[in-house]
Amino acid sequence: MAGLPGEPLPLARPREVEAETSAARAGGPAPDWQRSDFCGTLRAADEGKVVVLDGWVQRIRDHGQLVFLDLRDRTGVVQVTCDASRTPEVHAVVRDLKPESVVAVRGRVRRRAPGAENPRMATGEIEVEPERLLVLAAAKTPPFPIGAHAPGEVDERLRLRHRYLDLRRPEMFAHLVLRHRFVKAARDFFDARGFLEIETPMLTRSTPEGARDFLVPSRLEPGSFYALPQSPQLFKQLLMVAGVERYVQFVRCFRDEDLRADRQPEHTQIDVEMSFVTQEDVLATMEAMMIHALGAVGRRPPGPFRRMSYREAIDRYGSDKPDLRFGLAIADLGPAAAGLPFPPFAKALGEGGSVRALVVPGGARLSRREIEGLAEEARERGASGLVWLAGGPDGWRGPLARPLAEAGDDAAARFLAALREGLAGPDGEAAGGLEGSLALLVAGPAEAASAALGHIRLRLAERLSLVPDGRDAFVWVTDFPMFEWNEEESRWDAKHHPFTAPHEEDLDALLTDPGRVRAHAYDLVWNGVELGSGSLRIHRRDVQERVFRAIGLGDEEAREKFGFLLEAFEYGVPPHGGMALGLDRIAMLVAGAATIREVIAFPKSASGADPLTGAPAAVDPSQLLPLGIEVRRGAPKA
RNA sequence: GGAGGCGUGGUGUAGUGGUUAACACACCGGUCUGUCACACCGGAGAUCGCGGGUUCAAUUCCCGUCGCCUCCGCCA
Repeated sequence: MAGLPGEPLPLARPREVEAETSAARAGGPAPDWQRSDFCGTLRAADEGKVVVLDGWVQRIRDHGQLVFLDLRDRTGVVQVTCDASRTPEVHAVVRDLKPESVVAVRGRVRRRAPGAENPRMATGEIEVEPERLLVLAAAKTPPFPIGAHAPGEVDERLRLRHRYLDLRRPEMFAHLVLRHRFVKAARDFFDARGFLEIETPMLTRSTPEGARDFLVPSRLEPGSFYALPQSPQLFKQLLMVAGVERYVQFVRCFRDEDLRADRQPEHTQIDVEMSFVTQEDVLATMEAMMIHALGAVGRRPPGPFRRMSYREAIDRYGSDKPDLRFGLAIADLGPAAAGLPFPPFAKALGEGGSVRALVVPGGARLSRREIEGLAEEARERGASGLVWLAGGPDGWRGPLARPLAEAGDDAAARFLAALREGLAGPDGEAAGGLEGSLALLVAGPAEAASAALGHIRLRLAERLSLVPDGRDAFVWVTDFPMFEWNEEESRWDAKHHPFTAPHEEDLDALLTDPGRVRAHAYDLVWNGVELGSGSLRIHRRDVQERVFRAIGLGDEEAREKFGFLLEAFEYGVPPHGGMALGLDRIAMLVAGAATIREVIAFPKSASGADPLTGAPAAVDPSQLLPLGIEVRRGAPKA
């Protein structure tokens, strides 16, 4: 997985380099300096071979008359052994070399002396005895350690500032290789199935939906702006109208929002659109692609991927991106909770809400303090409170112990039976008694209770190490709601985007009960991380009009903003749908990296800056003049 | 916009209201023919992020500010 050498490339040596360094060589004809091999691929079978190697000085171990040089290229490291008694010129030069200098070595591969082999090195059976050495470029001492044995984490700002050095580290190079391998496999997959890779504009039009746009001022039309694309959504739909039928693009997308460990202002999507397909066709294609491309980077995801409706994901896992590597589903205690003389339960149920619970096997060993911490987090997530009941050898503990004791026998039994059912989970995976378990209960509106418990569920997984090593869980979350209520604006917004097709059987509710309408929209989730989403698109004019009306978008406004798409649709639009996957997140998960930055060659810091180039930066006023732009100092930040 | 954490030689860390800020690695000089995170001897290197305050005295306590990281808001 490390390197991918192929044949060494022919590389001309500048005459001056030869001339400058020839003094360091013994006389005689200039040797052939064309690279013959890579450092990391030499083996015992190469014994006796005369090789020319290029690379960086990783380390020098100076024993006086004998000096060891570890030479590194992207394939690995090989030891070059310089003996003063055999090649005094090379020995003298090597002693003065600094790490990370670039050198060319010509020499002979030989077996190491018995007992001097290094089994921890791929090239540990052999070494290179140099006859000539060229210093192609001396290096300053790097600002942080580069080699494979670099200790500790280096300040990330420093790494980004010298990213070209950071990327020399084998683990970082491996991330670049991994990304390339994945993309290559994905491309091959799509190509074999008739997809065409087509580029769409980077300079495009700002649209009101979704995230804040990055704007690019127009010089030819001062006062007007292009926007960088948040996604090629409208263009790929136009390509369907154009009869392309199967489109794919590995495309950069831009969003001017705050950054996170898994979010950058520019990221790469694997963007797909298909005509004359059902939702099943899209899911099957993307799933097959993932299995194929992950195979190319050494992963064998368990298939077929699970399916789960949005409703079930929210109800049982309190999230639209459930982490299914472990159980611990949320239980709806329903009427069983009403039997306890505990007023908050009665109140929540009376108001049409519910009582929900996580029943945690072995959770009774959590300290009161830890449980209180979880309760605090639940409140931060909008729960009115979190009560608990721990099953111990001496009976029940916690705020619910007393109500349980005071309930009638029947009511108590019903309640405990409901908890036992919750303990087993939806798949019945964790059967057993309640002793030693911990029930965490939230009463209130169903979604708020689930969301709070969904958060607690992830906390518990961390605290109790519920995720088995090496477990992978993919899940398609389907049937997202078409709309979500926008509290601030007091209106319905499209949850995915307004071109998403509603379920046929929900069409009647579009204008009467928008919250009930399900969409042909789906997400792919890997280990609780959303990889991407997609949908079938509306291709019926009447449906599109009703959706616009549902989100309060008037005819005129719709014309103004999306007129070009609507007009295109009047000339014969095929049924179509697609999806987009976040390449950076996929690479992050495959690499086991903590942030998306680890798998991006030149990422931005959390404040959106690039410590390497200094972007963003002020520009000369003379650049602003033709754009009709003036910078106001002290302008309020957004 | 909000919350939290961090900021000490080149790097990673330790530490303290008081005289000379400690350690490891890296760096520089030296010894060494089998190392591979070589070993050993010696050396240099820090206005303790920046500004202000409290104090006889601040790297340490307080306030502000900047930068980095994480999370919430935002974002598919």
